[in-house]
Parts: sequence; structure tokens; C-alpha cells
Amino acid sequence: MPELPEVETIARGLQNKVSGKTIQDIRVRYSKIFRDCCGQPYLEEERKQLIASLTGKTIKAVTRRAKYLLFDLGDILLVSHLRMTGRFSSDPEYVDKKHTHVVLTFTDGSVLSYNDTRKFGTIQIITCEEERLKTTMSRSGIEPLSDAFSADYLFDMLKQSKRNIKAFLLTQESIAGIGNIYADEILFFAAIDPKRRANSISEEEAIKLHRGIKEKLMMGIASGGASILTYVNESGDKGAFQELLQVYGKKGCHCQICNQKLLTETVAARTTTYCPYCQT
DNA sequence: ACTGATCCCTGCCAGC
DNA sequence: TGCTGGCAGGGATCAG
Repeated sequence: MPELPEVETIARGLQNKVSGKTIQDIRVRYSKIFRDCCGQPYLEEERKQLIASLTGKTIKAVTRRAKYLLFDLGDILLVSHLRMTGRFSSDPEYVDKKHTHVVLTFTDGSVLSYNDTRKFGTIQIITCEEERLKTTMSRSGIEPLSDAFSADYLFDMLKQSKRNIKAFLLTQESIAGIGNIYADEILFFAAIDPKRRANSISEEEAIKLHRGIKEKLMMGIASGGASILTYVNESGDKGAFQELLQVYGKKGCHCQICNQKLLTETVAARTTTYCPYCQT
């Protein structure tokens, strides 16, 4: 399940693989993947027109914002969210695979496939600035790896929120790009109980939390992402961050610091694993 | 302002 | 062995 580090890894890979390439042909097998700026499926006629309009366009760049992949086609922007199981692959073998829903063929003969087992992922076709502003992507919060995201900034945000800290970290409108895996790892690093109210976090704790957010996300990127379920980058390589996980998915395991048994419970409607002794 | 339920969808696993 | 039902999962959205 791709979070910020995984999406960043994919964006960098795709930038190398497909930027500069011109779309010659598009094959769509499951059309609901394509959505308008509000996330709604298109009516058939409009969808056909929009997809046809992509032919001949050149991919100028592939970048990331929050957990979204952005394909800059000049006057059109493709905004893709991979959700749980979405993946882009430049491997020709993916073209005919089960669950491959969209295949782009470029003028140089190479291909890019969108494959998504659970079909939760989406590709929005954005044709103007007005549409872009309507996307949930544009409502994403601060980029946690940007310089603007300082410990002071985080502490101010925390003071204004009464939600539990896990829910706070998962809310994309606050901080963009953190999902369940990194939220659990960050809270373990910062030694904070996931159920604590955000506004109960002290300045000292906020500084540690801020460091945890930056470090865990950067570690994720440095190791090519965490391959938990099905995540692979655009070349099909797995990441290595899953080997560095300390609490996520470690139900029943023992804390690496105090050796007590880790606890798993639902917090903010997500499976949450933490150390009840170290995280207070 | 926040919480909880619902929806999207398939694979997987426990239980029969 | 084969079937079925329930669950997981990110996040938008809606009701309370």
C-alpha cells in the first residue's frame, strides 16, 4: 500500500522511464479507473472523448504531491491515486496480466500499464486549473518533507486538534502522505501512545514527533519503499523498508526496546500496533 | 470539530 | 476438498 515514500519512489522511476515519451495508443479494459476532478466516473461519451484526446500527447514530467502521482501532459494533467493495490509497470509482460486496466503504448514501442487488483485506484483527467482546484489532491495538507514543515509548525497544528494523534497523522488535509504503516512507525519512534489527543502533545514530544515524521519518511524513500502487500516500483522491484519496520504488522511480537509484547487494537478505524510500555 | 459507518473491490483465510 | 462468509485496507463522503 503506497504511502508518500512509495509514491515518491514510483514517481522518480517513472520520471526516468516515461518522461519525454509520446502516447500513440491507449487501451482501456476497466474504464471506471478514470474519474473527473471530483472523483466521479465519467459518462461514457465524455470519457471516450477525453481518453482519445490523450493520444499524441507527450509526458513532460512525472511528479508526486501527497500520495498522488502527477503526469504532466502539457495542457492535460493526469492525477493518479494508487490506493491499496494500484501499480504502474513498464514491463511488457504486464500488458496482458490479470487486473491490468489501462495500457499506454508510446511511439517508441514501449508501454506503460496500470494494474490494480482491487480497483480502488483512480486516474483523474484534469484539463484546466479550475478543475485541478476541485480535486482532493489540491486540498492535501503540508508536504512533510518540505522545509516549511518545521517542528514549530507541527506543534501549532497539534495544539489546534482534539483528535487522537493517530487520526491526526492519517488526515491528509493536515499532513499529506502519511498512511497506516508510517503512522505506526512514527508514533513508536516518538514514544507516543496512538490514542493520545493531539493537543495533549508537549512541545518536547512534538519535536520528537517531527523528527520521526521526517526520518521515517526519508528512510522509506532511501530504501525504495515498504513492500507489505503487493507494492513494487515501476520496474517490479520490491522496496526494503518492510525489513526495518518496528511495530507495523508485528502483532504478537515483542518490542525491540523493552521486550514487552506489542499491542494491536483499532485506533482511528485502523489496525494499530504499538508498545503500551514505551509509548505513553 | 470530530467520530463512526459506509462504500469501493478482490484475495485470502477460517470454519463448516 | 470445496464452498461461503467475513475481513482487510486508504480515504472520500455522509450522517450524527
